[in-house]
Amino acid sequence: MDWEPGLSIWKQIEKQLLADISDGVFTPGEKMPTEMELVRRFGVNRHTVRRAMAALVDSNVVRVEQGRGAFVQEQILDYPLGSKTRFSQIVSGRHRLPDKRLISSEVLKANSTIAQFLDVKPGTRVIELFSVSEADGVPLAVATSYLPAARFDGIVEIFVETKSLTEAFKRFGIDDYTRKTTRISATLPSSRVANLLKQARNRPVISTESVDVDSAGAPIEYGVTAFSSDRVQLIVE
Amino acid sequence: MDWEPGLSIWKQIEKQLLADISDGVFTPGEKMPTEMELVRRFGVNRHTVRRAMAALVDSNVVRVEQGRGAFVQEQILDYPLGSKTRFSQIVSGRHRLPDKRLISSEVLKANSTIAQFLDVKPGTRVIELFSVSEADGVPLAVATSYLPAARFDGIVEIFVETKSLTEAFKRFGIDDYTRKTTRISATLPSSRVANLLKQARNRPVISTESVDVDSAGAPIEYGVTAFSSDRVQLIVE
DNA sequence: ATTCAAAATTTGTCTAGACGTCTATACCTA
DNA sequence: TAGGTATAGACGTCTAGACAAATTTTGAAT
Repeated sequence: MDWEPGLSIWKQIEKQLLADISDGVFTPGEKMPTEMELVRRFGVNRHTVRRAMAALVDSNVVRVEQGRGAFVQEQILDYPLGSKTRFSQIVSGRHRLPDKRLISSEVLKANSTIAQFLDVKPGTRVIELFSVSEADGVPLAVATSYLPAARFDGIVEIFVETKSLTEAFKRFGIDDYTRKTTRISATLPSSRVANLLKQARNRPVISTESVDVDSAGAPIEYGVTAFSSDRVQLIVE
Repeated sequence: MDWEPGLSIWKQIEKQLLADISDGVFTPGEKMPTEMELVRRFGVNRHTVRRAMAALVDSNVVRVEQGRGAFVQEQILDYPLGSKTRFSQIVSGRHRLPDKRLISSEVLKANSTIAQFLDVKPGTRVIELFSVSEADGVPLAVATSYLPAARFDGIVEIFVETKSLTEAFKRFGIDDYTRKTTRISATLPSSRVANLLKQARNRPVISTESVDVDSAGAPIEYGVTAFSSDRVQLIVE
């Protein structure tokens, strides 16, 4: 690499990296060479590379995680928290491909918390769904959902097939449902959640706890969702 | 200075400097020791001081000028450019003390530009007012105003007394007036203007050219104002 | 006194190296 | 197999020094 005079080298490196990102050489989410690789590529000192990266971090183009590396900052998805928000609609609306993969499911007896939210007696059989929501293959959230088993027997297969709870509910005659309550908090993810989100354990997640009710007001789902705070921004309206 | 463990030294320096600024050790506009002075004060390497200063610059607390030094960033005043904006109202609204000092005044014959804007014949006698507007003693702008002499005979004394054109106009029966046009540009100040603004000649000023009209639509003032771009930000609504 | 050029100041950039902290991975042990 | 440990990899901080660029000061010449 040869440097043009009049513009500091670190700015030229910043410019080049920015161009690479625009050109898709480095794709959002992962990639970006290590500092030492950039040192070799540009033939400058590590500090010079760091100066350029600092500028990119400052302008929110890349995100750096100590010990891991630098990552092209994904476009943060605005996720409106309305009473009728549907994951797939929101993602599709941003011209990104939504996907919701089921990780595991089982039937268990409701503890007092679950029973309370689903308005059933403790010990009632409920279906637990553990799933990952993705956009363009990038995980945005992991969700644990609880549904009353008696009402939704066989919903797991439908969910796996349609990859959408909204669709699955329709097969059970629920064409419309509403978010009743949402509680929001920020925590650090468990290693399992961090793994599924493909994010560092020291990056926080936004946790929401919500209950969906059918048009009659009966609870049909109680769920806890962990959003990657690097990729999703909740919008409360 | 002794460093507490767990927090990087540059962050502690940043914190200390921030505290100094809050405490008024370094006052807005001028001051701030040089890098080498800070090096001696904190007993660290120059780069460490620079890292701290960079953070302060980033958070807009300090402004650095190569070859000159670092300056505590004055609070930038948002100056809305509405048709009824009054300097003293804006400054008072920010809980700062407005002042408008007359530097010089004279009566001269209008050249074609002035005549055009004031809608009078070239050669008509006009009053020229040259004044400095300040907030809390800090100069924000210098203004050159032209008023038709025939209509506003004796306004200079009133202006000096009330330090406000708005007030002076009132004495002439003008309770309400409106900004008609405003043209905005950015230039480097003349040495005289830079001096009055107490700012460096290589720091730009925002220049506005405006015409005020009375409620009947007759021009009462044509003025050119140079705002210190470091201290004022024009807001167009 | 003014002007012009040189010198001194002050901040900006780049290089070099050392060590700390955090993360991921491989390996070893129970 | 599970869990802890050691190690390597990667970013974070700090020091040291040199030179460049911009500004201010100094001083000499006119």
